[in-house]
Parts: sequence; structure tokens; C-alpha cells
Amino acid sequence: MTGIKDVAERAGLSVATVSRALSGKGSVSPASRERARTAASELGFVLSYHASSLASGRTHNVGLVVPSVHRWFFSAVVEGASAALLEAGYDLTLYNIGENAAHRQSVFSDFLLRKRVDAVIAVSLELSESELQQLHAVHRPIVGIGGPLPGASTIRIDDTAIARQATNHLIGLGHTKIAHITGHEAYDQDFHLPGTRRSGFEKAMNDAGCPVRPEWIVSADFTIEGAYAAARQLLAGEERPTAVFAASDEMAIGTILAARDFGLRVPDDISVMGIDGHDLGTVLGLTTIDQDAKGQGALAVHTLLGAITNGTALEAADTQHPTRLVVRTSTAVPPADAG
Amino acid sequence: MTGIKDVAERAGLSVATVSRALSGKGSVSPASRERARTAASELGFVLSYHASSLASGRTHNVGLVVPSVHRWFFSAVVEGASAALLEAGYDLTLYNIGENAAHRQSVFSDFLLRKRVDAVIAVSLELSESELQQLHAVHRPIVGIGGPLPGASTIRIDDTAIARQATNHLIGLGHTKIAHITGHEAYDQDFHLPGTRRSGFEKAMNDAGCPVRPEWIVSADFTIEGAYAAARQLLAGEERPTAVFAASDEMAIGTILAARDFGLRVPDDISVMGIDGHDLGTVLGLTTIDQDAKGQGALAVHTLLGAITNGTALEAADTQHPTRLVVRTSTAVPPADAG
DNA sequence: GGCCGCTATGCAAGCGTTTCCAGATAAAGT
DNA sequence: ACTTTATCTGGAAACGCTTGCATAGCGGCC
Repeated sequence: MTGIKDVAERAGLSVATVSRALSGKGSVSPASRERARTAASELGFVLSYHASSLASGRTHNVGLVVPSVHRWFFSAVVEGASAALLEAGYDLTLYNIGENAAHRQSVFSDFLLRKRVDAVIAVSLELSESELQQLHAVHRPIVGIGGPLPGASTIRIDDTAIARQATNHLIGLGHTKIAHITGHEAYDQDFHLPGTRRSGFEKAMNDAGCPVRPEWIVSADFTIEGAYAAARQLLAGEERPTAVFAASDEMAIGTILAARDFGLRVPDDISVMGIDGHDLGTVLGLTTIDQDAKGQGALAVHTLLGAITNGTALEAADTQHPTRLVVRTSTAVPPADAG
Repeated sequence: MTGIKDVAERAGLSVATVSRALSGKGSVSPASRERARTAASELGFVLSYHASSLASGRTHNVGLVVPSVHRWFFSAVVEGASAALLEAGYDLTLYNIGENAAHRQSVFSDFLLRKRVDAVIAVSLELSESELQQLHAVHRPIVGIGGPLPGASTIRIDDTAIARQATNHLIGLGHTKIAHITGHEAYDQDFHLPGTRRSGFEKAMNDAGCPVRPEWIVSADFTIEGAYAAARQLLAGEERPTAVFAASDEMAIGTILAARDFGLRVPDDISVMGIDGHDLGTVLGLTTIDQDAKGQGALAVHTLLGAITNGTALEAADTQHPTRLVVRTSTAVPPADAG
């Protein structure tokens, strides 16, 4: 393997000068820089990542922790973050936690702490006080997406407000009999999204004087399949709502599919809407609130990179990411007979 | 930051012994091992990743290159690989290439080659002869998934055979008027999957004496949305096929949605099947050929890890991954009037 | 009882960079 | 002409581990 020494030799320079020439730090005469560069490329030399990380303390690597790349929202965030990092010359180390709680633990103690990342992006992950402190102790800036991280910088959307906005969209169309598909309790522990969206829904209903019927609040696991099953149950009930607001697009899609299987037309017989901005939304005509997941991923990266290059500690700011109501064809006025 | 020195001091041992105790390599008395361990945990010590990589030459890190984590198949592979790696104590560096050709190039020269990974998994990516040689030159085992990598170990499914099997399933039900949704030409350049599946389809049709109608072969971009549009076009045609075989589940799903929007019942009016084993398949009752994407990811990891630990070069073997025909409710005998 | 072979340990030499420091040279100021 | 200041350069000390080599202990063997 050719090292920087070989390059120095070939260029007739010292190792130190070559290092400076190649990294662009410190002053080097244009002539030397050029000689270093050509020598390096002639030899096909590439810096040893570990050696330079060890010496400089910079890893040029960001850790991204997600529950599951298999779910739409997370993979969108990964895409956004990945592109931004690649652009900046950074590597992305992915920690796909999965269901396994043991994984989560080992990611923390064995991986994240091993000084192998310059920064961490945690998506929909609630970290304990002590975990955050460990991260702080090793001076790793961290930004959270979609979850409240006490004392860390976070990017998120105003879940209560958008749930309200979504509900109001339905109410504005004339619906009063609205059901809500929320997330299972388990998801609420880790991360309060289902509860927050649900409370936004309830507030809007109350404000409009619409009754919130407990049997019309069902929960699922945020997947299309899960919501499909839940929606079937909901629609099989005695009385049927005229609209369903699902806490995520995937669950809204599950609902639409269930409705179709019941012979219900969307939106004629029943309106459905979600939150996310899922790609499938266009095909299904899903009305939703787009939260620009990719953009959130990219923003997280830029925030971190800023902090890294400035060396400034990331302040614990809560950045509100903009959302956008996208009205398509899954919502309409309620059927006439449903007065 | 506490280093291994501090641990050694606290444990009353030498740095060397602590290193051996913690890594499990070399012989250490049970007593010393215990002392090293407790000292380490008391100090909250974690090995410096870069220092140990530099010293040992092992990075405990695998690079995974995919076109886009946003597509079902790739994210499933990532999930499978990720879990297997986490289990083995390895990190996963994700290179999400995306559409951008420049990214692809820089991933190669700037990232992969910097000795920062022990091995590489390339998914649906055709590497040039010289790229492969570069990788070999730095002694990095590589395994490919779903794409032929000359001179590298690959895991894949027999695309021709399963396309044939899928087509035969439809033919076996009595269909003769079968359409095929393939991938765009662009995808075929990088990687011959669409062409291979298509030829399997054509072979099966020919063998059965069924005519292959050019206007019934349409192409899409492997997404649900893309196939939806393509299928609409297909179904709007003069004469309608009684069955559609899509080259991927995502495209099959797009087809089902399009069929429904045309008022066609699946499978009564039209049968649809795909290839993949997409999660949504259960909800939509999609008949498919499950190719166990997660399993392929995990298998790739185990193959690599085997090679790494044995130090043996990975032979250029082509491993056939098993597939499984899953018959659900999207396929049935053709409608009676379609003779 | 002396010797062999084994395990357990420590010393110190790397691993391949970056960067501090100091020296050297050249330009600029007085 | 001589000091001051700025720009370049090289030597060498980190960075924090792993591991080859050498040594010390120790039970078993003839």
C-alpha cells in the first residue's frame, strides 16, 4: 500500500508539506501543492481514513440512528441525509435499530461511543438523559428528528397543530362523524407522536363541537398492513364514520384499501386523509399534510455540519419544519344521507 | 477522555494485557481479565475505533452500496444486512447512490477506497472491470446482490427461471392473453434484470404457444406510481389482456390499483402477479414469487464475515438464493367470456 | 531435581496521518 | 544595510491502540 511517505518521496517534499498540500490546511506554495497533487494521483494514493481520523480527531462520518429503514418516513429521511452528506464528503453510518431492544443498547454503548462518528442524527428516538449526557461527554453534536430530545437540537413538525389542521380540513368539508387511526401505545412510550397527533385531533373536534367517539379511535402499528386490519374493524362497526383521519399516510393508505374492500368509494362514501407526503399518495389521490421528510434529513445534516465546522456546540434549539396541506381526491363533502 | 492506559493503571495491569483481555485475543488469566473488565466499565471506557483499526488493520465496518433505500427491495436488503452486521459487532456504512452519477463516482474513488471498510456489498450495481480490480487491489472482499459482478461473489435469484415460473402459473390457470410490465431500458443498462425477466416471460409464452403481443409489453421505473401510469395505458388499449405479470411487486401493485380505477375486479376480470415478496402483498392478496430480500442481505453479510475471519479470498461463486411461489388472491382463472 | 513446554505478562515498536514548533528564506519597512 | 514580519518547509511528537518478541512463572515429566 502506498502511503503519504511515498508521495512525499516522489514529490521531493516532506511528509508534512504533502499532508498540508493535500488537505488544504496550512500554507503551501502553489508549486509544492501541484507537485504533491500530481505525485499523489500518479501513485493512486488515497489517505488512510483511520490514520487521519486518529491524528486529527475528525472522522468525517455521521451516525444516523433510525427505527427501521423499511418504513417510508425513515427511508425518506435517510435519503435526504445521505445525499447531503455525500455532497459534503461525509460518510454515513447507519444504525437500523429494529424492534430488538438489545440492539438499541449495543448501538449505544458499543458503537456510538467509540468515537467513530463526528455527530449523530437520531430519528424518532427518545434518548434517556444519561445517554444524551454520554454523547455530550464525547463532544458529539446531536440532532433529533421527530422526537423531543431534552437538551439537544431537534427538527420537527408541530404535530398537534397539523393534526388539528387535518381534522379541520375534514370538519370544514362538513364532516362531523370522524374517526381517527392512531399509533399503538407502545409507540407512544418511546416517542409521543401518536398521542400528540391524537390530542390535536381531539382538540379540533371539541372546538367544532363534534363528539369524539371512543370506538372510532383505533390504533395500529403505523404500517399499511396494520392499519388495513384496524380499519376493517372500524368499518365493520354498527355505525360508520364519514371520514377517517389517520396519523400517518401509510395508515391512511391501509384505510383506503380496507374501505375499497368493503365496497366503499373514496371519497364519495368516506373521506380519508393522513400525514406525511408518502409517494403513493399521488396514485391513490390521498389528501395529506406533507412534512417533507427528505428535507428534514438534509436540514439535520446541514445543522450538524455547521456545528462541526464552526466547532460551536449545538444549542438546544427546536426547529419547526414547515408542512403543507395537499388536497387531493380522497376527501370530499360527506354523503348526503349522512347528515 | 479515558484511554486504555487509565484502565491499565486502575487494574494494575499493563496496557498490553488490558488490550488482550478486552479483545479476547491472546491468553489472559481469568483474574486479570476480570480486573480489566471491571476497571474498564468503572471508567466507562470504550476503545477508540480509529486507533484500534489503525493498529490492527480491521475496521469492523462494511460498506453497503445501494441505488436507493427508498425502494422496497433495497431497504429490505439493508434491513437484513444491518441486523446481521449489528449482531456481529460490525458497523454499516451506507452509500445511497441515488440518481446522481457523480455520486456514484465519488463513492468509489473517495470513499470505498479509503480503507475504511473491511468489505463491500453492492446491490444491483454493475461495477466496471477496473472498479472491481481497485477493490481487489486493496484486498476488500466484495459480494454483489442481484447483479452479475464478474470475478466477484454474488448472491442472486435465477431471474429467467422465476419469470418463467410466474408466467407458467398464469398459463396454468388458463390465461393466454398475458401482458408484461418490464423495467425501463435505462435500468437494463446498469443491470440486466428487466431484460432477463422479460426473456423468461417470453420463453414461457413461446413454450406454451401463446403469442407475445408487443403492445402488451410496457415498461415502467419499478415504482408503484410509475407502473400505475403504465398500466393505465395498457388497460386503456383496444383489447385487454386477462392477466398481467409485472417484473416487480411494486409494479404489480401499481397495476392492481390501476385496474381498480378502471372498474376491473382482481382477479375476476384480470389476474395480476409480481416478483418480490413485498409486505403490501398480503393486504392486496398479491400472488408473487417471494425472493426473501432480507435473507439475501443477511446471507451477503455472513458470506463476507466468513471470508474476513478466515482471511480467505472470496471465490467468485454465484449463489442461487431460493425463491418461493406465493399464491394469493390476485390470480385466478380467466373470465369465461375471454375464451 | 533439572528441564521442557506452556501460559501469562510486559516492553516497545509500529500503524499512517496531523500538527506544533522551529528554522529558513524572502519581502517589506526604517 | 539591518531588523521585522510573513510565508514555506521539515523534523518529530503525538493520536490510542495492537502485537511480536522476550521473559518469568509453574506444573509435569523422566
